[in-house]
Amino acid sequence: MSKLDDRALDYVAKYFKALAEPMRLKVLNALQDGEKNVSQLTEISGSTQANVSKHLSLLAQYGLVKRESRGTSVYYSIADHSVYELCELVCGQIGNRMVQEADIKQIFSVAKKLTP
Amino acid sequence: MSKLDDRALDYVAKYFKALAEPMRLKVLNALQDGEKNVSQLTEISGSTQANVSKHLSLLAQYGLVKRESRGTSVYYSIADHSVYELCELVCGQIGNRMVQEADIKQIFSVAKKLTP
DNA sequence: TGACTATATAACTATATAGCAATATAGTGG
DNA sequence: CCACTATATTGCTATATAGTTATATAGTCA
Repeated sequence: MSKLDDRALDYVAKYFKALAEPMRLKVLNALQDGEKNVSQLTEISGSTQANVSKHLSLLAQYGLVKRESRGTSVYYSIADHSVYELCELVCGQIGNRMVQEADIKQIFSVAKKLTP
Repeated sequence: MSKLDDRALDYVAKYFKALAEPMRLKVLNALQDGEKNVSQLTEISGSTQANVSKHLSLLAQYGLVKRESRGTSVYYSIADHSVYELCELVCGQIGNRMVQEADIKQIFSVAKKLTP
């Protein structure tokens, strides 16, 4: 494979990596019903402000969220709703695969809330 | 958020993580035109047999590829083609975001080959 | 059986990063 | 200006894992 191919694969891989952390998925999930500031997301996520801020920075870097500062607060919102299509596909796949395991099926039913 | 939610997020995150490595994307890409054995994938990927085998094992664990041993060889194939829908969505998002940067646009045009 | 080939696994190193605590930066209102 | 609040950044530790080399396992054929 050529170098360009490898660079493209790197880029796509990094994008998936941005979605590959539970805390970031939690933040994206929390942003589904509209923009929220860092304090609100810190509260919702149950993590520290520093940690949430770092994750938001990464999500913004990959174009998954938009940043807008108003007053002393910074409000984040979903930049591209196709991220929920991604989650829907993944949940569908997991759901199909786990159809025999009742325990996991229950998890899946909750995961679907990511993509209402 | 409840424990179940967190477990679901963990699960979805792990799934994305399986797609978040260039070498694994390369393998999935190579499997697009049909099943291949480990030797072939080792050749195509330019990595070592041990490394490819490890990645294949992980991909199989997450239900992304199917494993079938025939004779002394083991043949892998795409288990669920919705993985290409995921790549298509990601490539589309990257393409939109990078529309101004000619350099990245070129990468993107190659990345699209992942989802013909 | 033994020699050979294909694949998987184990042990290891190096690297990346999630999370935390402390600090810095920036905006607001007195 | 200062005090206060909100967010970002820095330095750190612990953990996960990609890749390598060496070895183990399993199937085939003489």
